[in-house]
Formats: sequence, structure tokens, C-alpha cells
Amino acid sequence: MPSSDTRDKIIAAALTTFVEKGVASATMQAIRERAEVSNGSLFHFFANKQSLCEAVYLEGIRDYQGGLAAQLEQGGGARDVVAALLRYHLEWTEGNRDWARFLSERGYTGWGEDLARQVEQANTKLMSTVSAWVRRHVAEGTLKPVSPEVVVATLLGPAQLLCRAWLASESAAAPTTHLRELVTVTWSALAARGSL
Amino acid sequence: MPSSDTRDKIIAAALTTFVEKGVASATMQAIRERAEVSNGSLFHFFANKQSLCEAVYLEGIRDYQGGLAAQLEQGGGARDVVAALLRYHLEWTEGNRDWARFLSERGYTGWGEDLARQVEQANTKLMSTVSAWVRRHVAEGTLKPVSPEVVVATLLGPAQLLCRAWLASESAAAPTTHLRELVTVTWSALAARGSL
DNA sequence: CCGTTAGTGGAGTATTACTCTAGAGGAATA
DNA sequence: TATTCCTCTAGAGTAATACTCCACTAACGG
Repeated sequence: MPSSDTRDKIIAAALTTFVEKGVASATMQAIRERAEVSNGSLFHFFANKQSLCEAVYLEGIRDYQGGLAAQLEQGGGARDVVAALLRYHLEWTEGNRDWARFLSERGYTGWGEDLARQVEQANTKLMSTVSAWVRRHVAEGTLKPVSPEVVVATLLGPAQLLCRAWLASESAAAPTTHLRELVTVTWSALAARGSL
Repeated sequence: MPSSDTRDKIIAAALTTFVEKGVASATMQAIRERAEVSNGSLFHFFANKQSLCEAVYLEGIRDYQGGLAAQLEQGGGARDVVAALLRYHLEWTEGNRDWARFLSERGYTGWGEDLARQVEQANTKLMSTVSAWVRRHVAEGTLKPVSPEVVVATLLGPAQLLCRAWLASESAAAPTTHLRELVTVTWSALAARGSL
């Protein structure tokens, strides 16, 4: 009985297993048992552990970045957009803890060429959208004249760090707790002198 | 011929191998060959791959955090301290690329209890130093009255994100390139209204 | 000189990622 | 309906590799 959602089941099982045990100690057997899938099926869809890992990563980052881009689309004042982006990041992290954990802990070294390209591509696409937005507002004099790289870093860097702290230890306060302060601070960082 | 620096050789070899191949694909054999150490020695010092991994992580984070704390000790105006911290982060990353790579990509899930505790402890210590600094300057009215967590995130988050981008792809501009902009932006973020 | 301890060496084992081959459904074509 | 082709399933088998085990060598203290 071929079912096309086998792949999805595997990815879901892989995610929870990875987060639970850590990628290194998560065995393919454990994953396939959780997914209730045979060995053959597992390796039919994913040639090896690494490519499974990569698939999980890609799935997560696509979901996250998709939502982020959506925040940029829906216009509004620069300050509102900044607030919306921050809120989105915090809420997404809080609402998708496993994904967030996995994404925030994975890096690029050792990834296959395919994934590296795809991630690079996704980032580039997002970056160009952001760059356009930044340029427009810099031209209008609402944002400080700084490079898009620095704007992005300033926007998301603090939020990411706060979220990482929350993800790492149960004790830390929930990300959304800091939303208000974060918006204030971030807006001060980016707003041109005169801007409200 | 017992030599107490065997341990260090192993850690160094492990770091380069990890960064080169990725932790998953780095075999213990490759590490011990690079370190020119026998199997027995390797497993005498590190019970398993994970604990080796953890030791490397700890070594790196200690070095980094030590330097960071030093920046806080040497007084000066709040703005100077902020600039010094940012400069330190960027320069350390640029000058210790392998370490930075490894640190920025490692997370906590699946770590042993020991390491988790030690990292937690290191973070707490750093955090308390920072908190004291923040409180003082908030009281003096040089910094905005926001929680220390948010201050730390605002200080280091953007720098981290910029560095990650650089570490991930050869193409990105060197971190120190952004120092000036980063200081401007970060200071705007944290400074109280009246502050220079 | 003996005992103890820290470190070295390498052969051996057990786990586990991955391979291989056989075949079941299911759709397209005739 | 029969034939063919393809995707997917199944699980036994294999090869790699993390890790174990034990015998051995310094080094050092009494």
C-alpha cells in the first residue's frame, strides 16, 4: 500500500527523535520504528542519515522563512513592519519549539552541496526582498543609512539570541515576554534620527 | 612516552576534523591519525565521541567568554564598552575561524548533563557580570531601562548573526567590515534618550 | 626494588548505517 | 484482461566504525 505521506511521517518522526536524543544518538532504527515504516522505505526516500537531516532542516526553514516574507509583504509603516517581524519570530519559535530547536542548532559544515545551494538560494531570495524594503525606507529617510546586512542582523539577531536561550533551558522566560522591549530597542536601533 | 599534551593534540585534531568534515562524518580514526595518537590513548582521555565533542566546545567557549569578560572589566564610558565588546566579538571570530564555526553550530540537545551544567554555569557567571554593568548604567541614566537579557541579546545578537553569515559562506564580507555601522546602530538601540 | 598510577598500544566486538534483491500494488498501454 | 513499467515496501545481509579489553611501559613514591 504505497502512500505518499510516508515521506512526511518519516520527517516528523526524525524531527522528534533528533530533538529528543540529539542527532548523533538518534538511530535510523528508532526513527523508522516511530514512523512505522520499513527499512526499505526509509532508505528509499532518504539515501542516508545526513540527507534525512537536511530534508528536515529544509522543511523547517522553508516554513519559517515563508511566514517571515509574508510579514514584509503586508505594508504599513516601517515601525509596524519591524514590530510584526519581531512578533512573528518570537511566536513562531514559541509555537514550533521542536523545529526551532532543530534549526537553531544546525549549521552548514558538512552539509551536501545540494542543500548548501538550496539554503543559500532561500537566503538570497529573502535577503533581496529585505534589501528592497530597506533601500526604500532609507531613501524615504525613515531608516538609518546602513547596509541591508546590518539591518537584517539588527532585526533578527537579538530575537534569535533570546529564543536560543529559551530553547536551551526550561528556566528562561518565554520569548514573547520580551516583545515590547525588543520592539522599542530595535526600533531605536534602526530609525533615522527624526523618525517617530 | 607519556606526554600530558596528548590531550591538547587530540582536541586540536578533533576541531579541525570536525570543521572540515562535519561532526557526523568525522571518524574517530581520522582524528586519532591526525593527532598521531593510538586508539587506546584517544579513548583513555575521552570516553566517547560525544565527550570529545563536548570538550572541544568547552575549550572554545571558555576562551571566547574569558576575553569577553575582560572587555567588561576595563571600565570607560558605556559607549566605549559597547564598542569594545562588538570589536572583540568580530575580531575573535575572524581570528579563530575554526573555533567560531564549531561554536556557532553546536547546540545543547543531546549534550551530557556535565557539559550542560558547565555551560550553564559559564553563562550564568558572564550574565551576572553583565547584569551588574547594565544595572549600574541604567541607574546612571546612560542606558535604556530594559532587562539585562534584552541588553545582552541586543549587544551580541546582531554581531553573531553577521558572523554566522560570514562563517557559512566564503562570499560574505569580513565581520570587522561592519564594525562601525554595528556600533552606531547598537548604541542607538541601548542608549537612553539623553545620552550622547 | 616493589607497588601504584597514568598513559600507550592494538587486536577484537557489537552496534548501526547502509545495501541488495525480491516482490506487491497500481497506472498506463494495448 | 494481459503486459509492462514504475514507485514503493520489505527485511535479511554487509561493511564501517564507535567503542572495549587487556597487556604493556614509563614514572614516581615509599
